[in-house]
Amino acid sequence: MSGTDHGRHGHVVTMRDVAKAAGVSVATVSHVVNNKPSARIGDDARRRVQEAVAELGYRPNALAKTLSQGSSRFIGLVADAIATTPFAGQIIHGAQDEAWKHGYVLLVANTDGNPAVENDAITMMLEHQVRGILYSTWYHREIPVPETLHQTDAVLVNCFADDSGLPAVVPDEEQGGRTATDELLAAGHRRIAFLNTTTPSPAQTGRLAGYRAALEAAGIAYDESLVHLAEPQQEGGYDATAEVLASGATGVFCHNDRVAMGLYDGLREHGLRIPEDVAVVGFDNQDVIAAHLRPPLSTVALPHYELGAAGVRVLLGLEPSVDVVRVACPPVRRQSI
Amino acid sequence: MSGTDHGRHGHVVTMRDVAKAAGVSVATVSHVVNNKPSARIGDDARRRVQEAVAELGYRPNALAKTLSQGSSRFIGLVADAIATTPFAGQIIHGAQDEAWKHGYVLLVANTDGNPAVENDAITMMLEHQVRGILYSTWYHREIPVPETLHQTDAVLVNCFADDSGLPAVVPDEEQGGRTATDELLAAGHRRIAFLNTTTPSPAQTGRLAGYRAALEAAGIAYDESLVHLAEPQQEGGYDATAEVLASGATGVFCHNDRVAMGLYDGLREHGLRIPEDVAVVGFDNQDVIAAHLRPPLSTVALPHYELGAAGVRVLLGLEPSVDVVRVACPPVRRQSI
DNA sequence: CCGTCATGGTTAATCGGTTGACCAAGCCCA
DNA sequence: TGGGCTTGGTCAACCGATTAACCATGACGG
Repeated sequence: MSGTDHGRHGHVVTMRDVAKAAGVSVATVSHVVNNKPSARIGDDARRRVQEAVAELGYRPNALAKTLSQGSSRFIGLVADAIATTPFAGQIIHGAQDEAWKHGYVLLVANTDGNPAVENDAITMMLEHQVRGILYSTWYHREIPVPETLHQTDAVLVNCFADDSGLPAVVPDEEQGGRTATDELLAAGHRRIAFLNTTTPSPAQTGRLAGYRAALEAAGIAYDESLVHLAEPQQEGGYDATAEVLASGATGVFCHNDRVAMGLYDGLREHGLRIPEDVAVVGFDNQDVIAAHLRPPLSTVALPHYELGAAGVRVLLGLEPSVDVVRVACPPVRRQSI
Repeated sequence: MSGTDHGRHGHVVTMRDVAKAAGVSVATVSHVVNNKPSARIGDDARRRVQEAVAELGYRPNALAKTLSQGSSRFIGLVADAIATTPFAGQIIHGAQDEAWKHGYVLLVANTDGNPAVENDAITMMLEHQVRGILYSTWYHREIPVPETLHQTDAVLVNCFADDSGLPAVVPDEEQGGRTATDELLAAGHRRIAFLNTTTPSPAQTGRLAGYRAALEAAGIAYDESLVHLAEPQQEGGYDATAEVLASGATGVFCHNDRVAMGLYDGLREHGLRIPEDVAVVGFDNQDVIAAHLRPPLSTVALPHYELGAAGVRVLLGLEPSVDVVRVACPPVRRQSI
């Protein structure tokens, strides 16, 4: 006996080889390998098969299996920008973990938002008989659905398309906005500025709505002069500093962490301390930024991991199906409040 | 004629259906679909098949194809931390683009560095008959190679294992260190501090070697008092400020962008301007940080995208094969020098 | 007028498994 | 002693392709 020879060289071990080695038919091997309760296999034969499997280092061919049973174990994930931020990575991570949990494997494709590439990617996934496709974007927005996507089960992740008939899984921007505001409120702030983004988006309107809802719930009148618009980058936050200060706010809810980062710089130049003079809360929980600012930034997390995970649950029909699933954005408390 | 009925419902169109519709055998369909030059197909039959394909919305089953020709078009990518940083995303992106270019599809798995999960992931990939596996880590380091990995072709990406026999693709730390230092040198600095990391790693030794090499090439004696150790985070950079200043440096090469970010804060507290009083160069090119600091940070990029792409090239044997491929770290010029 | 050669396609085996239908042997009991 | 049931396993069709080998048919040359 030459011992177990796994290894990449020579003939790949198939079920036939195992059958021959164990002195049984391939059907029997199939039965014991898959532990089919329907089939009656004697202890002796079962043992011989198992030994042969171990001895030969047999590994089932998942593709052949898929072919014969008709159902595949692939889930496709097409993303518009895998590499731009850690966000897409988190979606992939969540989707992969959840898919794995249900015996599925993730096929990923990056499209850079190019519609042609997008269609190629989807086509390729269809050819690989995916169980369904997760179509994701790196920031929450409305999208035009690629034609091809309708040819299989699909779920939109971090994006949506009304009337497309496709279920969507998105972050709950309004609840997030409320949460951010509540954090400031809880610390005793009454004059809270909101540095919203200039770009129209679900985030823009949702977070504003949340901000207003939180104030209202706290019995504070909405004061238009407290909400300012800023480009959603560091520069925007920095540039808005004076304006924010002029409105007399003691706490600022920034549309995202990058804006908060800019505001930090601005505040510092004005000789103000965070959180003693002005409290700041961000949004997104972009780790590299938020956790490492001075002081570390309190913020609200965008639940990308959960978005990906929920996406596969919806795809597999494991989630009570509604048109759009909103995933909560939890607060992340650090030292800026 | 009911028109083209693509769509996810009803029977999936197979080659048999097309054959029947076109009045030919499946073999003929296969020949025209794959444009086999070896087979002689008449214009008429060819046309009928193409029409039937279009009419029925036929799509080849990639899995069946793989099974019959024995070669698969999958490449597996196992990563230890997809979501932690944008880095892993960039590796995935590069690998995916390159794989795609050669007709391959990427299968990804995240393992969180857990060896058990790692083995499961690799096993699953082997069962799916991957052409080979890319094993990647999110920061450059030496790793123990999982047993299972030897059962197929594998390439280590952003990590290495001497004597494992596996080819590795890693960033060229030394060249990167030289580049960073050269940037400062080119701006006229002669007293250049190096804020190295406290953690032993290829980055630690490689970048230091590069720093020394650059100085030597410029005819500047190596001065030990100019190299300081700092925790590789924002805090480390901040805490090292006084020490750096005390050594009289006019330019600082920081081990990474986060350290530079901390140094920025420290320098600012000392009332010093960047780059007028002190020039700073980072490493990693972590976009969210580097591009948005005030002033934007000049740095050296870690070529993650290229690492992933080179990984699949090596795997597919498209790259002149050497034990370890070192990918250059290019400078990214912004305003901190 | 027949043998030969293109031309155009078909047949059937194969890839690695799965699974419903079928069969042989042994046992039990009337 | 023979009919029926259980136990243990085999047979063979099938999943959706690919591909080597083979077979008509018609044209053409001698």
